[in-house]
Amino acid sequence: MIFSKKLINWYSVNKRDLPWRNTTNPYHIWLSEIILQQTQVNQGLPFYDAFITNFPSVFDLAVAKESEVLKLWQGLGYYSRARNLHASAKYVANDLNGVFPNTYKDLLKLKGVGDYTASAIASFCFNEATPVVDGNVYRVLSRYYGIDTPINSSKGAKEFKDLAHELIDEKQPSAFNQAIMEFGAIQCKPKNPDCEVCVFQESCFAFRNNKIGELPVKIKSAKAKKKYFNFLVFIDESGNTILEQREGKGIWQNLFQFPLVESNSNLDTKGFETVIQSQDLLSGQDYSWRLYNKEPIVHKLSHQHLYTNFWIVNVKTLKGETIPVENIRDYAVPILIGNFIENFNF
DNA sequence: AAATCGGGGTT
DNA sequence: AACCCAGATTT
Repeated sequence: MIFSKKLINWYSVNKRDLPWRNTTNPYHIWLSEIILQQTQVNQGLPFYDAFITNFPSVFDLAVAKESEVLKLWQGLGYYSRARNLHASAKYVANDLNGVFPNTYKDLLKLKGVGDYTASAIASFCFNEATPVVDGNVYRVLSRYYGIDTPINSSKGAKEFKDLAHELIDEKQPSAFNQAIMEFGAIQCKPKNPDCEVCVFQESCFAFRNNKIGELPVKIKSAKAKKKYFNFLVFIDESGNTILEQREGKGIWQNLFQFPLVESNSNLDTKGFETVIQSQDLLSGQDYSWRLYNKEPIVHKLSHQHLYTNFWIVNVKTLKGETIPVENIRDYAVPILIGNFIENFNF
């Protein structure tokens, strides 16, 4: 039996029942695909439900404030997805009268929609035979065909995309694309794949040659750099604190945080005294401070390991823009801050 | 081509 | 600790 036929048969028996599989509404499919970028199904599911509930149509999303969208996205990570999602919703609602682009080529014009996502929407919603190549597809194809080109190289991207294009069932591209991803996600897993019950066992290169553990090949990325973050949690006698909105290019763009001082190493008491005395918003006032955490809280991101201290600083009055602590949960914050807020007794 | 952008889960 | 996830964008 040919590859696609066998795969789709496997899918019809083994597929999970997921909410975005019961619709071809491009708004819903688009939402699900953005949420699922570099995100496992179980992590994305509650966010998908929340977005459908809060923004039932692309118009509802378009008229929302970015702050609302970011708040709903809080905890999911890769926040440019939320900003691009919002910008694209405005584009579809305002420039396209709410009608979603219906071809791969036009879908690519949406911010945050790249090759994978355009292919997914075009095939799932509009039956266009555009192959999806996500992490699952790389793994399935590299093992089955014994391809050792690094999947995260330009050469690999083209090679696997071309192969997927040859394999796709032109008459049912949606089923083929979803099937190959689902097969990679729940059977041809990265570790301990279920080869003993695999319908491709006799014809799989990696299984026949005992190379399951060596495929796919991936170029290793650089190790994460250490950073030292000191958040200044100011509290005045009226129960106000200070949150600032992050700007610029780095992580957590447009999210809120306590005033941040980055240091070159973990600050001790003496080091913090130097920092706090340079805070001009204290301007001569009496203050007292304590370190919330005994050891730095290590927050691991893909490219940075953040060694974090929360310094609690009590003062009589705060100058500048303050917020009442009871409103602090209205702001979109990185989960590192969110966890602190949940655990700290303001 | 390489770096950046999160957070959670598995091994 | 290393690796992975329904990747996209910037450098």
